[in-house]
Amino acid sequence: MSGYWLVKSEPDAFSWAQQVANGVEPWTGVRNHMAKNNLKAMRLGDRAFFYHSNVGKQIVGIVEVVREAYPDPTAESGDWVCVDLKAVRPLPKPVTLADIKADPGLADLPLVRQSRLSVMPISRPHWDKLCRMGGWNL
DNA sequence: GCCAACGTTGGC
DNA sequence: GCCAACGTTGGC
Repeated sequence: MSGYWLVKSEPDAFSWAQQVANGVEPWTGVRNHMAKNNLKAMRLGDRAFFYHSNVGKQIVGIVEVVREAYPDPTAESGDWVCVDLKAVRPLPKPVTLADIKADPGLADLPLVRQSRLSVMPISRPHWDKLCRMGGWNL
């Protein structure tokens, strides 16, 4: 059984376009314990939505976990981890935060409830729903 | 161990 | 640019 996630990035710092250009990218810089625990729970082949925070505020693409958690080279302390993510494909139609908030069925998404969490799990039903909102017929 | 001060994230 | 949420730091 595979897992589903959502990861956030400010496009000014690291964008979906850069993710696509790079292919595989280490997801570094997470400095929050809850987010770290989520990174450690990711398994090879898990999928994640790539969300642009601040600028855009929308889910723009899907990435796949191609390397499970290992020490984050950008952390001096060695207490933090990162994973490697590979661009899979863009959403035909980005799903905006406004779209998500307008849907009562998505009110309990961590994206809505814990706006500051940068790595969060997504349930299978929510994943499917968001994919449909993104333009895929499942 | 409590809590006020402060810094950061992220939406608006 | 402002502010709410919330994690972290530091004094006691």
